[in-house]
Amino acid sequence: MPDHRVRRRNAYHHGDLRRALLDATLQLITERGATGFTLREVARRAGVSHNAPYRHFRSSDALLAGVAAEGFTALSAALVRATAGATTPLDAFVRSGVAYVEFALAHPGRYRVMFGSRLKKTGHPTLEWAAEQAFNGLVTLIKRGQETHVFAEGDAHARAQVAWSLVHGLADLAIAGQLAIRGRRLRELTAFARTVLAKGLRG
Amino acid sequence: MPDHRVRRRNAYHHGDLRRALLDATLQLITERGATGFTLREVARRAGVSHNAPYRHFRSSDALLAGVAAEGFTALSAALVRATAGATTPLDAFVRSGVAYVEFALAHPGRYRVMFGSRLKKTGHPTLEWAAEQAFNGLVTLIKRGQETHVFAEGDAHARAQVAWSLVHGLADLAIAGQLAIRGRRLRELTAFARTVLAKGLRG
DNA sequence: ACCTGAACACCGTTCAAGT
DNA sequence: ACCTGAACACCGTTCAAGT
Repeated sequence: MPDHRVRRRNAYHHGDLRRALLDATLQLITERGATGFTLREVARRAGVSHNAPYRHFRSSDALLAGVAAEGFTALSAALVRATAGATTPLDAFVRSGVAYVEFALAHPGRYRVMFGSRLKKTGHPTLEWAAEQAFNGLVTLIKRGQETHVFAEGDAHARAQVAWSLVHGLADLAIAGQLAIRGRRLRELTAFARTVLAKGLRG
Repeated sequence: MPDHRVRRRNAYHHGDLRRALLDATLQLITERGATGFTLREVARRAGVSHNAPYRHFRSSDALLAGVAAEGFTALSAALVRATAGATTPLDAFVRSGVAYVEFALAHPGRYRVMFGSRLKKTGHPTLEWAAEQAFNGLVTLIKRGQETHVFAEGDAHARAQVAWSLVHGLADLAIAGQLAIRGRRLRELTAFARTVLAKGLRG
């Protein structure tokens, strides 16, 4: 007697189509950039018909939002790794900034999807939550600096927003090609920027 | 439903179709955002067939590059206006930062086109030149601050890049909805950010 | 439950043809 | 010289139908 379950799996089930779609989207974005994404091409790469994705995502944007959410989780992890070896709160502050810009430049397509205007954050709670987690890590860094008197007292949230804006600006301008530098020189500029900011935040 | 089409003056001449296309593109982007642009909709609004634009622009991207170039010129003008009434180099520095973010938030679609990944700067020399002009204004501000000993000596270009990154980051995160603030509170955050940075840049 | 093919209303771009 | 209509190869999304 033939195993209908396996046959049916091959005929109808993809194993984990949701995961396959997220992976194919990330791969496509990596190859062609944030604007090179199309739902139909993703379906082709996943080996399913062009409307099969709708079983797992409400729309093309929902799929992108899924990739963006996982991007924020990956970014958070990268920042945690970068600060793990830091000797002082100031060192952690500088290192996390450099790691942030490096993450963006290593995955420019994904980064642009994360902050692209295409995604209205409202309506994608998972994405919103993941972005908040990443930001909270930065707030913690600022608070740690304040506790050890490296930074002056005051609204940690506002200071974290300023610090975030600085590295996001560096990353986004670099991706746009406006800074005309990459690699080592960009890392140096980021470390310099972060040091200047730390000095401005001193008590 | 409003009819956006413009009545043609006669069968062949539009007067200045190039200008009409740039205007229609800006209007469309203002209404629907940077991603809402399509060449065919622009042609419809200009009252010409969907391929008439190719007489004036090599591609859809070339039209967007034209709008972006004019955007950089408008941004430069806004920054000049903002610093005109400044009392000190430090005041000028803070004012230009606030004006920068206000420009971006007043024209989010246009701003995103100016820095969007869709435009490779190479191949659009007019755009490249206009962007450079805007940046040069900022370098001048930094140098003026150094001459009057408000800022420490050192690479003015790098310092301008850091200052630019800060306001670009604030503007872009605000447009993305990540800062969750707008208007007066965003202006205050920008002024605060710029003041913190100025302190960091002090001698 | 999950996936498909056909269909609809769009795109950007090209090209021969019209004035 | 400037513009048009038709055509091509794409899109995202919807829907009835198949297993």
